[in-house]
Amino acid sequence: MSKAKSASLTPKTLGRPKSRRSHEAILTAARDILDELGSTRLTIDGVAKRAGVGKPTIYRSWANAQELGMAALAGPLEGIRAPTQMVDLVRDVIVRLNTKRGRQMALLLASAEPDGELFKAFANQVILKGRQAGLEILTRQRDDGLIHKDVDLPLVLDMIFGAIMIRLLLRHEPLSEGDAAKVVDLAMSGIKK
Amino acid sequence: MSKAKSASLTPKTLGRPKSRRSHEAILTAARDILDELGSTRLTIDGVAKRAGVGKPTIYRSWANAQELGMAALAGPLEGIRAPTQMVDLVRDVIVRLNTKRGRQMALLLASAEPDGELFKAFANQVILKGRQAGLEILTRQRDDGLIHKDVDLPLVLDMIFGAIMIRLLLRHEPLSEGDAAKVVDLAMSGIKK
Amino acid sequence: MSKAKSASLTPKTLGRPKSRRSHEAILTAARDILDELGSTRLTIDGVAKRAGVGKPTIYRSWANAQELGMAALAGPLEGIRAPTQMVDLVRDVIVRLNTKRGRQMALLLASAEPDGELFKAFANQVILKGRQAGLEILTRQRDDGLIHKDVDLPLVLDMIFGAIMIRLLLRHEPLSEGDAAKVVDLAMSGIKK
Amino acid sequence: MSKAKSASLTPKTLGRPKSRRSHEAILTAARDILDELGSTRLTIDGVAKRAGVGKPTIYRSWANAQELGMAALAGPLEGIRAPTQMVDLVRDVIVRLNTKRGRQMALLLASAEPDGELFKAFANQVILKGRQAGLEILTRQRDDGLIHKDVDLPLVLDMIFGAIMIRLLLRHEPLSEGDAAKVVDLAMSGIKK
DNA sequence: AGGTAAACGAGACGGTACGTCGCGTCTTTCA
DNA sequence: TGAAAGACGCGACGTACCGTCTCGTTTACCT
Repeated sequence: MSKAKSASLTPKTLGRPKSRRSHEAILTAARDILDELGSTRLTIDGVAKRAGVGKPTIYRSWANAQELGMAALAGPLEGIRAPTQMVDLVRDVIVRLNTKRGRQMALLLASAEPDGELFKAFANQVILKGRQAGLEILTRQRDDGLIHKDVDLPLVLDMIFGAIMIRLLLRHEPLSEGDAAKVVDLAMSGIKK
Repeated sequence: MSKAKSASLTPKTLGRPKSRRSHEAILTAARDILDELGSTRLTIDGVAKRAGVGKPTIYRSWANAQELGMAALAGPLEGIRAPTQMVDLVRDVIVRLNTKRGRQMALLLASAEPDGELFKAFANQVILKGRQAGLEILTRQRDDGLIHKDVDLPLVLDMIFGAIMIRLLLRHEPLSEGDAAKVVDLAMSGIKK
Repeated sequence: MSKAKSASLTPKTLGRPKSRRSHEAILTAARDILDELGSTRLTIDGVAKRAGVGKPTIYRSWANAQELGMAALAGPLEGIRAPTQMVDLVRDVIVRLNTKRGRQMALLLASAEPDGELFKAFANQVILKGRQAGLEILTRQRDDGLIHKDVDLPLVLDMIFGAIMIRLLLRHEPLSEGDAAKVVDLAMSGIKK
Repeated sequence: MSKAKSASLTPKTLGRPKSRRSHEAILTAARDILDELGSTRLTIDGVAKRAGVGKPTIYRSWANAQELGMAALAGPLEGIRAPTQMVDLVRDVIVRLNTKRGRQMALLLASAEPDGELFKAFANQVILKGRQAGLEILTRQRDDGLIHKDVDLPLVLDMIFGAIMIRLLLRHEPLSEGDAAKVVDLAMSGIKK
């Protein structure tokens, strides 16, 4: 079971409500530390000191440093809608990941404990959500007869999103918006009827 | 330059040589811990105790737990030769990564500090070495006129190896030997003349 | 200024107060180790383990093993009041130093870093405090005309307390309560009018 | 039993002889470290590095850092002969201890393990040898009828040498050559017939 | 208006692991 | 065969964070 907490600011109203000021100071401090020192240096002690906040105040909302880091970076990848064209989706994902926060998220993902709940949840948010949207597009296209029937669609999607991920994580080659069209073209040319 | 230590057992012969017994006891202990407890629980203290060795003896050869872990797992990915057929290369990579050690390496890679020397060195060993071999194959085929001239070969390779990597790291889908042919077929069908 | 920590349990009440239980467990463990193993074997690791306490808890109150040892032994030498008779003072000092703790303090003093704050503070507590009380007695007696005017009183005191100290540290001869009268007689016979 | 070794430079001539160069480099390095860093920082590792010498070469001649330190400082207190006058003896001791090396010896004594062989040997060399010489003088004087018969001579000597020692170790007052006459006068005035 | 309940800052707690220093011993090769 | 070099097992060092726990204080809501 996940220990993840809701981080909601108003559970039921009884007693003193959580301080919005502190909440945001914590998230800001976490982002600053990620910016300046990297994900390995994101510690609860450090965030508490920087935010001028007690540690329990942090633990009241997040279970550990990774969850806090994830929350601090959340946002840029929210609201990926499924466009009707594959290329639009891929371009959208690349653009979102190519922001500063997007890159930090990828790094945080890479440094998260790979067996943990968080890793999976985060991976889902960062990569798999887009992949799932892509799967729906391709499935529709196959149903419409635009794509060969016996193609392993999940594998195609892993090639597309794997290409994005490998460049994001290993950074041996730059990842640019223009790659969206190229990678989709390459993938489609092999599977189009 | 890297601060990484060589861990070589006989640098030039001066003074007492490093003990082969200790060296191997350390690596064995590290592998055992990785097996039983996972990469998060790989600590220098733990390895020292298990190997019956002093901590300084470990630090004399490796700078930290990740480097030690990497060294402990090294081997299965060595010696990837460049076959003439792309599918053979990809199958080779998948087979090697699909061993227990291969998966442990991927996990270790994922938990390494993403900006560090180690991450890059390891990424290079795990993924990029295969990718480079593939690049040579495809370049030769293009020179032989078997592939369209204006194809972005690095991108093709990132699609192939990205597909492997994404399945290895995120584990949303299994990675099997049979995927080698499929992924190469998909990639080639789009770029073959 | 000294870097020494105060080890006071209630500085001003902010945050969780120091645990009296832990504090006393630490001091007791330190005393036990000094008793059983001697000052050389007084280590922070050992005290922490024996007291069932984390090392940082010890370092929060004392800067190193010597300071802890000093604190553990403090007490028997406190409260030396200045009697009106020199012999009473000297006997008091000898009696206090001749306890088990008193001897341990002398040993600890001898093993402290001789240039450090601690050495001086401890020396002051162990020896010089008594010497100072004696100086007041002798000064009063001189003012009363009982002692020759031109006597080097500090030197007289160093002879008296030096005799105590040399026996305590070098232990070539025993130090007994009866020596108080003898040493004072010897000193006074040379300076009385 | 003491592990102290002879430190002789020419045992019997068999195989390669001990290097006089190394021997002196070690002692010089030890003295330099005592000068610059103090007795607590006198380590075998440090001396070996500074002297450009292997550690075993040091251990071949001295059992540990304290013995080495003692050897490095030895000399100034050697050759205390027993003069016929007490004041000459005391002045001699003070002069010898008031050199730089003399003070270092006192500090080394103070930081030595108080139960060890070394402490006793060193104490003997630094303080007790002089005290013993004094005991002979006073005994002779008593035999000659110059001193009261029932005086506790060892105590008198501890007062004299204790005064020297307390000033040397605690350094609350300076110790000067002129104190020799004063301290002897004080002591003698109480015991002379 | 008063009581009460929760969140607040501060910071100490028992732990685990870190990476380093120094010990005194050992095992090499070189001279 | 002694010296240099340096690795060895060991034990302790002092520090960083962990996640939890007490404090006294503050800020709401709910009588």
